[in-house]
Amino acid sequence: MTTDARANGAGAPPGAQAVTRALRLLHCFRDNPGELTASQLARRMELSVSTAHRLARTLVAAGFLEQDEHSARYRLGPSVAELGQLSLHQRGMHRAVPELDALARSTGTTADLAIRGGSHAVILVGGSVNAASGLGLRRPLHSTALGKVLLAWARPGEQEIDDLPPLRAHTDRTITGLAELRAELDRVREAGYALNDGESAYGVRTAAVPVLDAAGHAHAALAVRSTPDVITDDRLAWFVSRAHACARALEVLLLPPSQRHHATGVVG
Amino acid sequence: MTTDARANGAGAPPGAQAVTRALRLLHCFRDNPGELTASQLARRMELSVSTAHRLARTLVAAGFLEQDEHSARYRLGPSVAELGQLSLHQRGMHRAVPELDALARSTGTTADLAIRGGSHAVILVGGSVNAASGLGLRRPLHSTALGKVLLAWARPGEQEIDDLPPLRAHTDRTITGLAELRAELDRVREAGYALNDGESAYGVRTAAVPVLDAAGHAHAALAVRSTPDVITDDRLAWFVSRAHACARALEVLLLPPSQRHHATGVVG
DNA sequence: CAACGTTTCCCATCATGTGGGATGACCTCC
DNA sequence: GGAGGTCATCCCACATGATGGGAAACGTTG
Repeated sequence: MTTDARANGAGAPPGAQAVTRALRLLHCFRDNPGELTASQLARRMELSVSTAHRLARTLVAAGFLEQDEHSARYRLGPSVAELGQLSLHQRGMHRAVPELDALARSTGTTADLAIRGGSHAVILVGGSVNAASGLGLRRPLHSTALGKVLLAWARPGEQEIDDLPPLRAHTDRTITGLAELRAELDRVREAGYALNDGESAYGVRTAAVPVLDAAGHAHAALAVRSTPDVITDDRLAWFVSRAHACARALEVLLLPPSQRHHATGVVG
Repeated sequence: MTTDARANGAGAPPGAQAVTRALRLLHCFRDNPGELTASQLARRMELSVSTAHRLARTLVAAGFLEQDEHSARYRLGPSVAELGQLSLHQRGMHRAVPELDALARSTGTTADLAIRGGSHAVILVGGSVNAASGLGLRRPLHSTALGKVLLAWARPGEQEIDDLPPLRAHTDRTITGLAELRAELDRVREAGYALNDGESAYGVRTAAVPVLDAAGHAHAALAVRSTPDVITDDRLAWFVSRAHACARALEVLLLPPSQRHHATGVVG
């Protein structure tokens, strides 16, 4: 049944179908208002109810889901939040919070820090004047400033831009052609920053810069976001320079994985 | 490693062995300095190298792990951080951050917010004067103030205290007897707060209060933590009242799951 | 009351994951 | 520089464990 077996390259499960399904099940909660019934899950994943149910139960047993007492609906469990926080710590992301807050406050923008997550930019830390940050959201690569930065300074081994999902248009300014995107990335690399001027939604202007690792690849991307009224053409350079300064600070704070250590404080 | 094998509430693994193993594999990174080789994982899980390797590859494909280019070691991947942030949002936890910061600053303590995660308290949000919070850490239930609160106002359906792992002693003050623990929980319920006075480590004193849901069960636990010099006997009541005030505020902010909605802002 | 849409359990089938072993690359310590 | 160790990675025959159909039990709605 389902998905062809071989095709080793990118799309096919290497050898664990049950696991892949379970993880896809978790990802279902990404696009969703929090709670799902077992049969909703089954439908959404095109699986038999039995299987979806069994997978969900297994995930509950491991704490990756939890089930509401009355409605019997599932939601993301404690283990997810726990491992998420742990992951942020291991990446040193918690050290970025005060920096982002300062950047957001001093520029009057919303500041976001994102990493590459497959074919998306995943916003992990947000500092904001009005706390409306996009924490935990995943954004397209081709239509956001964060994404362009992550593409322009992509790590080797990351998905190439030819393998990206189709470049969907969100506004009439969205870049939808591969050649066009490639040219834009060249421009971004040369300028040292990326701009999103109404390409993901009208009335939003974002500037993003890379947080580079020792090899010169993007460890993360840092963006300041507001409206064209705030980020005007003549003040753009200033916003970019502020972002660059913050990014340089983050390059020190976000040490490469090998140099990190586990912070085991006594808590109670 | 990982305590006893089948620690789910019912008994035997419900019906998905590969999935359970994969999730246990993720949990391996909890107790660990960030990066693990495939064979380390195999040893730690008492599995064949083949299986551990295949599971790890599957997890990488789904973004739950990532593999270092050179060392070939595994670490937690973007999906984990992403879903973690998402989970925090769906629980409304991001709204707790400013409250905790204010509490920590105004009391000069470290403030932590934790939820029940099986047989542990999982610290999800931390506000701190010196940013040394225990974000993402999992703490025992019997030897911490947070844990006592989560036990005292436990939700029905949660693991009973008889089913907890053995009550390990961390100091000579740690409660290690079930009867003793039960009596302590009665005291906690009556007083409305729990205390940890050197029971998890010497020189640490913590007071915790519950964040209750509509049914009167603990949605989360809130703690202020410092040294006995700061949280003195005669100032304890004041700390507790400040924590209670913060907890009441959080009870409004942390809405029950059914009333939450997905915040879909435009980000770029 | 009947007709749904659920969750949950059981079970025969066979696809699926399993671990042993082989290979080659990379160390470090003689 | 060779030897012994560790390591990641791949292959394959086997049987274990995951699969989906079906049915029972439940709650809700018309």
